[in-house]
Amino acid sequence: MARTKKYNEQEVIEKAMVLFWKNGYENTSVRMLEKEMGINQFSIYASFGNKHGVFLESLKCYKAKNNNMFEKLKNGTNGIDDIKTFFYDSINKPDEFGNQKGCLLTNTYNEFADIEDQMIKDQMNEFMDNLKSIFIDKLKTDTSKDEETIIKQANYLLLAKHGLAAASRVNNKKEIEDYIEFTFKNI
Amino acid sequence: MARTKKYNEQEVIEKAMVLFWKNGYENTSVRMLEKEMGINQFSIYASFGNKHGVFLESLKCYKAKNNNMFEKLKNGTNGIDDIKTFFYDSINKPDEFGNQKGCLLTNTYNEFADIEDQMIKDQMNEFMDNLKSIFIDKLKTDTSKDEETIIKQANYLLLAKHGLAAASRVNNKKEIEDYIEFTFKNI
DNA sequence: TCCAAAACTAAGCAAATGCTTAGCTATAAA
DNA sequence: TTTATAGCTAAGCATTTGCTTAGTTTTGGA
Repeated sequence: MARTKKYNEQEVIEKAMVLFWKNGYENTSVRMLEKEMGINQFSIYASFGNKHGVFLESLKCYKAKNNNMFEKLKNGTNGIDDIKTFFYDSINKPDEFGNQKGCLLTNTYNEFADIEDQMIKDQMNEFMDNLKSIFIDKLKTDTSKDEETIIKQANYLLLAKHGLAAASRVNNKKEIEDYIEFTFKNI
Repeated sequence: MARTKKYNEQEVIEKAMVLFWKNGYENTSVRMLEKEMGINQFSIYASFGNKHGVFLESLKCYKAKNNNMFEKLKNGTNGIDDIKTFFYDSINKPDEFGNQKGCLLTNTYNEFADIEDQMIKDQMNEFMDNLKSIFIDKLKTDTSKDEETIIKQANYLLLAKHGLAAASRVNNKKEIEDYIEFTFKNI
């Protein structure tokens, strides 16, 4: 054995995540990561392989940080109202990482929309499929709806959530709240 | 006087526009523009000043190309149904420039969301304000609605259009059509 | 106490970025 | 036909990119 690391990998990844969240993947350079994470490039590459590796870990970190919101959604007992609450929660995140705009996952989904990157796509699909099946479960609480309606409504809500995350980068709170209210009027 | 230009500025800007549409601003390099536009870097800088200038002209070109869709929207006489048709039109653009995903303006809106760039912001605001006032005119066709409802619905539709453009980069046609149908269900 | 090995520092690599320039070519006007 | 001048070519500029490496420092276990 020899020296021990001076930094904690989890801690520095959180800082990387904030940077990626703010600037996106392409517009975050390794020099910027170096500064923000507070460790030398050598250490970044030793711990995470390459820039892409840092990004993947940042995505995982983001998911973990937001997990409580999903747990709350899953554990709710008010069907569609839980989804609405989830929409509101997602735009009222605690700003423990500064006032970041939008959702890192949705930003990533957009940035990598036409880039072939299986590892990123896997992360995105896992997230989307998971969210969709939660929506479906919630919608099924209303037993009067048939299967087809439920699928259509789940698709609708998934796109609405995507649009919401996109819009939250540029629109103000009032516009966004109006949007959520109308979104659920249509269900 | 001396030599005349070998290229037509309008023609080469259309080609630049396609590139920016496909890759975004930051991920389009001047070397790529050079290749796609078919002219030397010197000519690009002589005609448009810098990369930013090429981009601004590309935005204007995109707007002009899509102008007929807006004219159709404005000239329609079916109120809210015109807006719905406009939503469908916007995802069924003729693929005269290849199968580009999403909307160049919305992509730009997102890419420049937290970048201070007045010229870009001006272009975006002009577009958004214009669209919003068209929506308001259309909604006013229904004289039973009060002013506040109209403003709220216009905001809602503007966000929905933004979300639609974002989603159209990653979702399939059926999901998108489901989304449009639900969007107009209770308006 | 000592030393192998992991962690660190800082310099440096090739490639790509936006942009410029020196020098040549074509052509509208005299 | 001549010539001034705008257009063009291709090389090159400084800076930034992701990543590597030579050399130094630290430290757990013998």
